[in-house]
Order: sequence, then structure tokens, then C-alpha cells
Amino acid sequence: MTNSHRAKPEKDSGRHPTLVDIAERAGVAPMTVSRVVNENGYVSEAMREKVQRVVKELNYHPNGLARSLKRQRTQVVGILLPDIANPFSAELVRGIQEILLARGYASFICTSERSVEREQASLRALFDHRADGIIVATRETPTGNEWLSRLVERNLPMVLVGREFRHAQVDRVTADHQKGGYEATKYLISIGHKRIGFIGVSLANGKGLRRFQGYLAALRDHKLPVEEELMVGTDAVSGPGYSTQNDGYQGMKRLLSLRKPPTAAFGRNDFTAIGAMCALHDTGLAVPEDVSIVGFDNVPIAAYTSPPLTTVDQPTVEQGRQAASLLLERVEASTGSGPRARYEVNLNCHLVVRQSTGPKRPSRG
Amino acid sequence: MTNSHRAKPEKDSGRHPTLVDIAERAGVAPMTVSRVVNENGYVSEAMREKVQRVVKELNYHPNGLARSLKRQRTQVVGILLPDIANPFSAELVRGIQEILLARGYASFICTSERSVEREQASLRALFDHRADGIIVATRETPTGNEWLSRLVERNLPMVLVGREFRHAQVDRVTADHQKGGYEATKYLISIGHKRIGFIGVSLANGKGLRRFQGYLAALRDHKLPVEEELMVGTDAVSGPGYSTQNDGYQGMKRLLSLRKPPTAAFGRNDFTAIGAMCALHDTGLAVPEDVSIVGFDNVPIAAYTSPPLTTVDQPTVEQGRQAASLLLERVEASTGSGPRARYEVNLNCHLVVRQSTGPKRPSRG
DNA sequence: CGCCGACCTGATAACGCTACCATATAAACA
DNA sequence: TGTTTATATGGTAGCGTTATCAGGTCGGCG
Repeated sequence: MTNSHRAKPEKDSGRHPTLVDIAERAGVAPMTVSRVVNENGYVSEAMREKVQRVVKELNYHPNGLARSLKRQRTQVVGILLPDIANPFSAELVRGIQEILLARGYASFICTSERSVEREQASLRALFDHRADGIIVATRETPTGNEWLSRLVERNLPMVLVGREFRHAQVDRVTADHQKGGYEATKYLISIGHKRIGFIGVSLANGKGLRRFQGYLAALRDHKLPVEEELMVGTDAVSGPGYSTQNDGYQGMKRLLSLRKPPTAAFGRNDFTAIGAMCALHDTGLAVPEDVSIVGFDNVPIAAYTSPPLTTVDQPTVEQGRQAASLLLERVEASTGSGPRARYEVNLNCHLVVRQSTGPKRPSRG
Repeated sequence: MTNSHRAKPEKDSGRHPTLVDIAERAGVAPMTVSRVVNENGYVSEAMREKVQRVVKELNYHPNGLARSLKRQRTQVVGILLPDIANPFSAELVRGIQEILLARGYASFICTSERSVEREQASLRALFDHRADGIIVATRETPTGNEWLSRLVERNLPMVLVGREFRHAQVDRVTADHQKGGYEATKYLISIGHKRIGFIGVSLANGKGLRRFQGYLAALRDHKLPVEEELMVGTDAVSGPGYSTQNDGYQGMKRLLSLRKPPTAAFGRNDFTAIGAMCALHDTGLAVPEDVSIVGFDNVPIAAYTSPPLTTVDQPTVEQGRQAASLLLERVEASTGSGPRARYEVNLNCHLVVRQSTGPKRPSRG
């Protein structure tokens, strides 16, 4: 009476063994196996060993899907980044993961590639797979914000990094770009510059860029004129991620073509600044003797450009740590009490003076 | 007789609505809702509309965990990267996602941060959450390979990028670094260089680095001596991700301190090359008049260094596309026939000549 | 001796979804 | 009329876990 046309395979290798497989093989109840695997509840020493041997033998790993479905949490945190090439992203992730790993959470990274559709798709994927929370570091867009609202209403714990979005249930971590921009500009002024360009933004679309606001504030505070022709930048929001050497190159060229070019220029970020230096070299001008250049972010190569770049350092890893900590607070609070207070963390930037800045060469006027 | 102390809430906002919630509210069976949501099976127009209205109303999204558990696939592909800062990683991901998105797969990225433990943790996370397949682009390690083997034995479809690991069930995509290294070196020789350094590796530990092997082969083919003192590099495998400007800087300094320094140097990657150029500028030497420099990878900034860097371009996005396509083939074949043939894709690199290379300035000997 | 509490194990019922089978109606064909 | 086919809906049974309860044994204590 061998009624099983598909006999129990001796070694069903390839098919994932389940709790039940282990239980049968060890001659115990599934529940007991569960207790051994999760190390909770009472299990006698003998039983524990017996089960553990079988677990090893079949190389059993619990099915995370089933576990998460039952437990109603995945121990997974989603990270949404604008792109990946960015050194900023890398350091942020390093900080985030430092905390998450220590607390037993895995993290899945998604990118938006600066596309609204991709951002949506990523949020969807993270939400649908029931990430316990998400850290969002993409740049602000109206539709993006709308999506975030919906997720928050679904009680998805969320922390934002460097991005504006006011919501009672969403924490925010950022660096004080405004102050950083202010300090850098103040420094340029202090060493004698009076015409200072800004590359990578324009008066029109720069409202949201805090480092640019800092630049403007410094000009005003020091009674320098805010001249629109000194602020250059393609308005194209698209482009290849961390925008960009080419922006910097073109922008500098434009500044140099002015009737009265600036003696110093502030790049929206280090890559812009590097592009600007390249344009200067191409034109036969020296940095900093002819034009001083300042960047922002202090990416690793900034110390190795020719000349090494003066820039504003932001504590990126620390932003990651803080974001992760706040998120886990929210995640772990969400099983329990009511709404938690909203946190807003604003870390300090500081100027790193290298050799791309100096007083204007006196001559040639 | 209100026996429900926790009455059915009118608007259970915050709690995720389920299929059953929708079904009840719409007055139909859960199965029907499922059919509407997944757009399969027969559903009358009237019913479809009724259900869809409720779906919108409650803002229903299927629980991916439950769905995946039942369907036995997640529509998620894992991507394991060595680190994130790397422009290579960024472009690879771009290529991968281009394919995956079009085929309805989401992708979750994990990083190893060059740590074996983190690599394991990431693989575990992806496996436990039952990714349908993974693309692995981390560098080879013995323990890493062992882990990969185990996953392959569990029938997890896998494709490797630029990494050595022979297994009948694992495809591999790479660029021909060997040939790229060969071409670049040949070019340096063709413009008159006879002493060419290599920065970022040593004869001892360079066995696995194909671009370095290409360099060696070119030297031999052109009857140039292979001098160990010309190959410099810290053996430290650790370090901050894409290694590194500092390696390049230190390496070049070392080469310059030789009794007879090279007239050209090949950087293991563009960042190494950039570091080397920085060292030359610091020393008051000109590129390429005193020393020519070649990099590898053609990262975006390579076109904007001073001078712009001659380097070897590898088709990174295309590697991503190919890897994703091969992986999906495997994933979709795994529901069905037996083992599939193994593919190995080896794409061409090509030399990009910019201004960091040229004949040695005749003088000064 | 009876009862309590600590210890140990197992059965049962979900978690939210969908594959599969069963049923039902209506139209289409012989 | 009976049989098939396309259309339309519902019921049932899991996917692989774990929370919860229910039942054991055993020693200790009144």
C-alpha cells in the first residue's frame, strides 16, 4: 500500500527545509524547533541538542517571509537614496548601518536615480515588503512628498535626511548647510574677495538650497552687492546624479566671460568646484592666484585635487547614525504608546581650508 | 448586548487593510478581490469597478510578504556591492535596474563594506527574505566563496560581476581588464616609455588582478624588464572602499624616491591615478611632461582632473544589463526544466587617451 | 496528601494571500 | 434536449512561521 507516488525524498536538497522538516526528522513538534531556533521559551538541554544537530545537518534557515508575516515585523529598514555614486550616500549608509547592524536590523537600499517614478517604485517596494521603517534622503519634490504622506498615514516610521518635509510623525536629520555656506563665504570675504560667484544654482531656483542661502546671507551681512550675473547654473534638475563636474566647468566658463569676472567662486558641491578648477586650468588661470575656489561636502578626493580643495565638511556618518537611531526609536515605540514627539537634528558643518583659496594676486588690474 | 469591547472601528486607519477587509466592504469574496487586484481570471466589469472603488477608498496595497509566501517568489532581486561610493557600483546598478524595472522586479542593494562579516550578513538577509536571485559584485574571498556555494546549493540563482568563482550554476559578467591593462601599457610603450610603474598592487598579491596581469604581459611582449621596485602598493586590503587616492599618493612618492624613477605610471584605478598626480604636483613635477599617468575605469571625474586623465573605460552599465538579463533567465528558468548552461560574458574595454600621457620631456637627463 | 509553581512539550489557530477545485449561469452547438 | 464552452464567483486549503493555550511531569511545601 505505498500510496505515495511522490515518495518522501531522501535528500530533498534544493528545496528549502522547513521547520516541519526539522521537526519530523528530529522527532519533535514544530513548536519545539521554533523555540530552539529563536532561543525563547523552555527547552531541555537534550532536546535542544537534538534539534540543533538536525538544523545543522539540513542547513536550515527560517523563512523570513513566513516569520515576518507572523510576527508583523521584518527587522528590515529601507534606505532611499537619490543615487549611489555620491560619496555622501556612501558615508550616510555607513553611519546608518553601524547602528542598524548592532540592533539586529538588516537594511535594503533603493535609489531614485533622481526620477520621480523610480522613487515611487522604490517606496512601493519597501512598503509592500513591509519594511519596519524607512530613511529617506532623496531631494524634495511635490509628488514625492505626497507619497511620503501616504506612507506616514499608514504608520510607517520614517526619518528624513537633509530633506524638507514637515510632519508631526517624521523626524529629520540634517547638517547646517546654511551656516556652512555662510562660513565659507565669510572666509572668502575675510581674505579680501569682493566679487564671489556661486556655481550650480540661480537666484530663481535656489530658494531651497540652504548652502546658497548661507552664501547670500554672508554677502548681505558684509554689505556686498548680490549680483545675479555671478550666480550661474543649469536649471536642469536631471543629469547624472551628483551634479556635476560639467556644471562646474560650464559655470566657470560663463563667469570668466563676464565683463568683470569674480575673483572667487563657491561651488554648490565639490564636484562642481572640481569642474570649475578644470575650466580655470584650461583657460590658463591659476588657482588660487587668479581665482579662489571653494566646494561643499568634503568628499574624499577633495584632498587630492590640484590644488587640494578648500571645502565645507558635513558630518555625514553622524547624520546616518542619528537617523538610524531616531528611526529605531520610532519603530520600537510603534508597538506601544501613542505618537512620539518629533525630533529635528541639525548638525554643524565646518570649513576645511586647503589650497584652492587665497587672496587675489595683486597685479594685472 | 454589545459584546465587542473592541468594536469594529469605522476607520481603522493606520492598520493595513487586508484583502478580507476589502472583500467585506465590497460585499464579495476575497478571491474576487484578489482577481481584481492581480488582473487575472474572470471578473465582470461591474464587480471590478465595485472592488476597485473600495481599493482606492481604503488605499489598499497587497501585503508583499503574504503574497510572496504563497507564490513562492518575491519579485525581488538582491544586489551585493563592495561599497557604494564607487562610481562603478553606481553605473552597474543603473544597468541592472534598467532591466529589472522593465521586467517588474524590485531590487534591494546591500553592501559588504569590504568586511567578510557584513558580506555574510547581507547574503543572509537577502536569502532569508527569499530574494529570487542575487547579483554579486564583491571581491573574492575564501569565506565569501564558501557562502556563495551554499546559497547556490539552495538553488538561489546567482550572477557574478567581475569576480572569480567557478560553479556550473553561476553565470559571470565581466570586462576584459587584462586586455585593458595590456592596451594601456602598450600605448605608454608606443610613445616611448621604458620604465613604467604600477601603483596599487605588488607582484606578490597581484595574481588575481587582471589589469595588472595585462600590464605585465605587455611589458614581456615588448621585451621590457619586469622590475619589482616599480610595482608599489599597500597590501592592506581594508581601507575606505574604492582604494584609493592615498594609495596613489604614497605609491607615487615611493616611485619618485627610486634611484631611477619611472617615466610613466599605471594606476590600479582612477582614484589611485589621481592620488599619484597629486603627489607629482606636490613634488613640482609636471604631468605628462615629467611623468605620464594612466588610470583605469574612466570614472566621471577622470575627464575633469588637471590634466584630464588618460584611462581605460569599461562598459559598466552594459555589465549591469547583462548581469540582470542572465539572472532573470535563471530565475525564470528555475521554475521548470533542469539546469541551464553556464554563461560567461567578457566585454571589451577601451583606452581613452586624454592629457595625462605623452612622451617624456627629452631634457634634463 | 493535595496543591502550587517551575519546567517542558505539543496542538491549534492564525498572519494575508493565492492555487486549485467546485459551482453557477448563459450562450453555443449538435 | 443535452452537452460543451466561456464567463463569473465562491470555498478550501495551505505557504512557513509563531502566540497562545493546554497539558504534562516533577519537586517542594503546607
